[in-house]
Amino acid sequence: MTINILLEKAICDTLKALFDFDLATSAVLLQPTRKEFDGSHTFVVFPYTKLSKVSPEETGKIIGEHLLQTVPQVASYNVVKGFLNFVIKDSFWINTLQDIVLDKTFGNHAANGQKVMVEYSSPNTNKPLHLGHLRNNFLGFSVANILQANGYEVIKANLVNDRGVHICKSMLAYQKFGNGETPESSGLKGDHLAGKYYVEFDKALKAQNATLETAGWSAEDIEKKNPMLLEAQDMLLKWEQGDKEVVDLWKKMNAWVYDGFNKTYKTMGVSFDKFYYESDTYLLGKEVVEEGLKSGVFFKKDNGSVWIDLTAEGLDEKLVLRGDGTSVYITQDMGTAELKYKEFGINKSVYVVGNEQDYHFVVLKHIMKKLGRPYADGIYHLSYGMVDLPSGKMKSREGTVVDADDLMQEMITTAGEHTAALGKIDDFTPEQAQQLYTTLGMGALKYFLLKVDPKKRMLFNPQESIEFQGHTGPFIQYTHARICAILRKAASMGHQDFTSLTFNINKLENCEKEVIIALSQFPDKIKEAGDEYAPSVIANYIFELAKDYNRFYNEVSVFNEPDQEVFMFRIAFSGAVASVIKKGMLLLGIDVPEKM
RNA sequence: GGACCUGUAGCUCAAUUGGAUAGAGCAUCUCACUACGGAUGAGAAGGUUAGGAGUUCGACUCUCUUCAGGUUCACCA
Repeated sequence: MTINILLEKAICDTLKALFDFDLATSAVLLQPTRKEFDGSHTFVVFPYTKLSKVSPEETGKIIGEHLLQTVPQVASYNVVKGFLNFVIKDSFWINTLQDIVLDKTFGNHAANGQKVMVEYSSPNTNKPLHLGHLRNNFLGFSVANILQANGYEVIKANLVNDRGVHICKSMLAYQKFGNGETPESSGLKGDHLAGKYYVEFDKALKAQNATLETAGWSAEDIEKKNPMLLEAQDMLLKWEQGDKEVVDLWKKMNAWVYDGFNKTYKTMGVSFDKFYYESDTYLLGKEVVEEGLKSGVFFKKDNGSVWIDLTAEGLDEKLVLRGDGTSVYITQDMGTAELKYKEFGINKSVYVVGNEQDYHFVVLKHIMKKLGRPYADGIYHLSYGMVDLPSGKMKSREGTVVDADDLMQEMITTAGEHTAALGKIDDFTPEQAQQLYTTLGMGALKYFLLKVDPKKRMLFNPQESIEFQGHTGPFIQYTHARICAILRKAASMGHQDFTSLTFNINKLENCEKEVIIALSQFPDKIKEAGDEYAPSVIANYIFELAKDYNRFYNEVSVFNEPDQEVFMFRIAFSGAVASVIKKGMLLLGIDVPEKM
């Protein structure tokens, strides 16, 4: 039983004993004590002054005194205004650390028998990945890890957007201007090659529009009847009819793109268990529409189009099938949701998709609910804000993006320069050094993107935003490496295994107690991060832990400690911190080095 | 115009879900090591939480309103 549960229960018992008041343990408001006050747990007594009929201070004293008498772990209490602070005995915290050292899976929660699918990444195959995709991929991968640590069985899925008129645009431009260029002949990564022609298309289209304008075309005609645009649409039609030439080109270019994506994913450190391709799923969902028509969830308009009325939910009428019987975006998503459920029997389905689709997912969830789907309540849109640049919005059509490959390479290079200048890894082989630079550069980038609340849009300044000091990934990685240095030295002295060690000490330094308190919160933080789909909870927690440890590091010495028992305790203690830092960072998809 | 999201220190972000004097990092200024790793630690300074009203013991948090920025309201995906 954790100290929180123990205290909560004791408080309920106390309220019952003193005031004959019944309170559920879950309703007890227990919070961490602020650092400037003495104690570790705080109970807010304001709501109970009505029961005690005395001042908040008096109420706190009465409750505090009762707990002091009945709970052996409580060393003392103090009351400030209406805040009752408990000081827990050092012996309790020493035992807590002992438990943490022994628990190999500390932080993880037991399997809960639930299955969740996390769909993320979902790239278009007409252009390379950019900064926005990095946020998406890091979020998705991390949330999948966090849910797994919470006891879910997790399936990571990638729904590849490999068809549509935008894909045809790159294909068409390649056909017109490509001259048989290949990744090999151009030296370009496959996805970058496709992206090059997507930009080419846009340029050519704009040039043609200008010509048409001078030729006296109306704006509307230019918009809708531009020959190049019509050609692209015609190409899509041919693709749907299975035209061999078009399909072959599509296959060839997509293969290039996938080859490029795989390299990018590898550098990102993300992976998937299941790929869906829109070319396979874009016709799905029509049976669902049929079913909905029969059950009266949908209705048909005169021109044959099918709709759902969501005005009662405060939304609009929404089209689910065109008049000509073809699908729209939501039709497809309905079908895909159904497919995912049939294939995996998932209880929850998380969609990591940008916030410009907030409305779409609200509608999707409503529709599935109205259709009575058992998985409808489990649909969760993990919506995240755009990543802005100082120069404004990124536009992939115009090529004004921060390319994911370029950015990652730049981070790795910068990390390398930084590390080399410090000269601490002179004994590394070139391969080891390169590996380390990747760990550090990617650590900085991932941490920067994950420490922020997903739904907030964020500003990315390439020059200033990425730091290696302060509230950053490398700061945490550094703390870990520093502890590893201690552990190495201890190991060389013959101290390696602490699982059989009993801590024979009875007093803790304040800085030690703070670290143990922080450590003990790890399981709760994992739960909170899972409940809220928020890697930022873990990111900020690990930073606090690292900071607390660094204070300990500066205040007390490990190897100069004369008392052998205390010395051994501090090594085991440091090892536990390193272990939690490592686990926490891995939940974010960030590796931690032992030397840097 | 309707709906939704965001607004906190010069900058980038927190705030345990309604709790104590709103906290960190960067930048600025002061300090601390013959040490176990200075990619560190301690301190100073920096705030009318966009503005206003309300709810109550108590509001960055909830309600209303004004302002600013963004997203979305396609028989596009």
